[in-house]
Amino acid sequence: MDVENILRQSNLKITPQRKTILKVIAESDIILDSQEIYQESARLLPSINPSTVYRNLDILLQSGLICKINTQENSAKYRIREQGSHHHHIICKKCGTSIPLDFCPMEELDNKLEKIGFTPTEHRFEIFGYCQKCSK
Amino acid sequence: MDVENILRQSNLKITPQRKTILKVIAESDIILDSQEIYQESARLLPSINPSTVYRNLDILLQSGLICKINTQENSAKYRIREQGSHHHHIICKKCGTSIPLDFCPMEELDNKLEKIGFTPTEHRFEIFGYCQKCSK
DNA sequence: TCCTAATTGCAATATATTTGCATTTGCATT
DNA sequence: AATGCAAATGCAAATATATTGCAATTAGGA
Repeated sequence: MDVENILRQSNLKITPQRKTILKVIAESDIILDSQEIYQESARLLPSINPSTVYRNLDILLQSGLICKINTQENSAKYRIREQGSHHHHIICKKCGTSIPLDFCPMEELDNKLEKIGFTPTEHRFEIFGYCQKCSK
Repeated sequence: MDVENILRQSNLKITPQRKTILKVIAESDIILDSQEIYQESARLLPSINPSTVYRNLDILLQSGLICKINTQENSAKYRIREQGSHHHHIICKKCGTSIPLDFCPMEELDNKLEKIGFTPTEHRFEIFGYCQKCSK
């Protein structure tokens, strides 16, 4: 699906700026910070402004179209959030409910592992505890 | 062991500022950002300067005495790094080596889980792959 | 085509962090 | 104990990152 329809599905107004920003994030193989998103967007749409990028990153985040990733650097990074994409689970020990969690610790570890020469192939991450209902 | 000896062991010069900063981090139950570390240090040592805090955070990080934690907020957070403290493992599938990793994804998830009313009690995080030797 | 709320650009502001430089200080060595 | 010097500090300025107010523009439904 193209960015225009993705935005429409999320009930977001379609503007050239917003389309460009989402396109830049969606088509990147790597996670990008706001500067990089701005620069690449400006290449495609020179009139675009940094504030517009920041504001749209917030909106796209709210709408669940992108993810914010925490890294050791002091600028936030973003990537596209596709349905069915990689995620982990929070599991309730009482009722067994499995809540999907759209977060993967590997994203912020890749650099660190590369430095020590480790090539990760698989990983496992699960959280156990009590869900809202069961912890009452 | 007191902060003074910890610093000595790491071959770091002992200054009132450095001692105070490490003490503040070591005695906190929660992770702190640079502002909080500065404010609490300034309470104990009013003459201390923010640059000194930043510079020492870098040095303590280099020396492995503290850890930097990635969070959603746009300020970095820190905590003390004690030997034997909570950690996870990277495991080589060929030679079986288990490399300790001083990183826990839960630290940055606590807020998120609290928001959805989930009370975590346990978690599991393991990385599998090939270590430097075995990936050649 | 018209209307309105949402969006944008721009400049100003806020917040977080780094850096240059003169001064001070820890500490090894005399 | 006195000395020397690299390391550390304080301060101000610079840089990086992100947010906000406001007037002008624009998307998209009526």
